[in-house]
Amino acid sequence: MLPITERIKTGILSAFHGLNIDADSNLIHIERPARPEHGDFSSNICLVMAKKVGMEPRKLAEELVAKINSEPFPDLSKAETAGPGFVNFYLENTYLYQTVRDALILGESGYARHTFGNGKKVQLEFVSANPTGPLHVGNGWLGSYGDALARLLDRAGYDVTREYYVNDTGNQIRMLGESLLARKMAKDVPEEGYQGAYVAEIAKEYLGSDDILEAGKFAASKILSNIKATLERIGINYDSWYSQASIEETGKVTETIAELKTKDLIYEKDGAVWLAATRLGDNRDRVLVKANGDATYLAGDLAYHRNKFLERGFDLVIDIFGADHHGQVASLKAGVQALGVEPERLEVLLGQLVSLAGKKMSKRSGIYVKLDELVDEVGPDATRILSLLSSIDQATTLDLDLVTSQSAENPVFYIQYAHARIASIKKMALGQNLDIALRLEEAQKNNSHPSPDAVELTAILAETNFQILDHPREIQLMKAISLLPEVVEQATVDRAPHKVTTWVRGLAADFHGFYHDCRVLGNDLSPDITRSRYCLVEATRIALYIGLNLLGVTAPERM
RNA sequence: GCCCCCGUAGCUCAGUAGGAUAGAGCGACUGCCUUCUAAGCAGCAGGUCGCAGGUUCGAGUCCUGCCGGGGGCGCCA
Repeated sequence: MLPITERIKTGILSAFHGLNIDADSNLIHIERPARPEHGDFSSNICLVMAKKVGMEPRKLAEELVAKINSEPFPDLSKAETAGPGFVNFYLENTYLYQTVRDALILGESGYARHTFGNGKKVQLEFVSANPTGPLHVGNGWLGSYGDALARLLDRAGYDVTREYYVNDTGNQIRMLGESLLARKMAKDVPEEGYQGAYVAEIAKEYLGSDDILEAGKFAASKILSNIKATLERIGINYDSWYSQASIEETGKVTETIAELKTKDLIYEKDGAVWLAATRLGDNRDRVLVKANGDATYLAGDLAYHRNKFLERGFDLVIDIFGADHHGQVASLKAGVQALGVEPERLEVLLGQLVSLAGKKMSKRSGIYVKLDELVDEVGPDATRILSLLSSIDQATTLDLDLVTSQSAENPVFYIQYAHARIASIKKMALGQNLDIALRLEEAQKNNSHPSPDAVELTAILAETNFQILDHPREIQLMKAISLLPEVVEQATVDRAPHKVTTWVRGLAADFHGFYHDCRVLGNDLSPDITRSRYCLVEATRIALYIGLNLLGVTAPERM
């Protein structure tokens, strides 16, 4: 059966059809009213259509409602007009029972999974911090964001590749090498060099020559492996680590510039080679080759993006940068377009910066909090959720002391606690050899996505009397579960994983309320109520697990 | 000067494609553990949605201007 919102849409469309009114289904927006007296769902379609049809919205709504009520679609209780011309829909709870069945049959892997990604190859590049020092919390913020977005895209049916662009060449590596050698020889680290103690630590292990580049590459690779370890601590695993040096060494930069030359977008001035970026929407032209013959960062970045699009064939590339890289977006887009790539295939998402008690975080100034420190203090799950609470358009001011002292109040525990409580019910039910628990467990084991053998599950659920679930807590919980597929879709297209966080907090709240008021196990309860509540609880667990997993947070069995 | 993001409760933030009486958490105060985990539940208090116009049947949401905060506009990366 179609999702309920689709059924409502279809119901509206066919009612309009019955009234001989031509309605565009794209205009029909189904929403969930904030107030229960406005029904389970509502639509403003008559307010939108009134002018076009030449009728008072209220009048139009009345005719539409009469039509809908005369031929109700499945699960509809009644439609009503309200306010200036809203159509409110009141549904039978049966649509919620279907949600519980869906969640149980489709399971963790299948529920709230979408196919609109159509297997498109999408690459997400994120963090990509220079391997010249440890990651700071700002990197962690965008790391959690990028990884959560990758998980969402994957669930939406995209073919996702996570990539880290390793900036292992250029001045900074020389500077790193100089800093390392200075430490090695117990001399002063150059003014512009890397002063951090970690360089001294690496220097102890360095047995190579006095060559600056060799020393720099050694240090960079050491630092990179630390970066990798830090990211793994918070559940971020890349599919690929792409070396900038490899692009230069294989001559891809010169190749890219040559290609741009054939498009007549290159000129020379003041001894440098320029890209006529202005002609492609940038606010100034950009240098690709400096007067001294070195390629600029942009030249390398264009070669890299040429590789992403034209050599590796990604359909969509999403670059996630900190807002401090805003200045390079227009030139990158211009360059990519110059290479013949449709502009909509490159999406650059900017995350506003994380600052520290009002101060800017930077490796150079030495004012920053290491991501590892934060993870040490509050743990991986709390670290991840902290950055996924709000939109990346929101700049964050981090107060480490406050975060640490309040770590027990981190919202992640509230959510995880709900999962742990469910696990506890489940464990007890299995311990008591509760029939429904045992049978569900067994049937789920044999029910694997994407080719579910749902026969047994369907049979179990058919024997379950869901009609008995009508407590307000139960209703609210089922509504929350039913929302997940839409939340996943919306969070994906909006590139907004924090919407999953908002939802999962709500689900946890609804579960805690249910848990408080509705017991699942106990001798004083009828087998019917235990059975149907157990199914509801299990559906909740599945939805919670999916939400937590999308955020990259663990779903503990006990706390 | 130009470009991007933000301004919602004391604090940190949600607020769907413009919808009906703006929501959470933390903090303050008050109740609730003989029963599946009290890391929980319930109640109470807290708001001219930065300001001023505009569009609309309807604006926290869209447009314009201003104020305030953050970031950017290199032959740095």
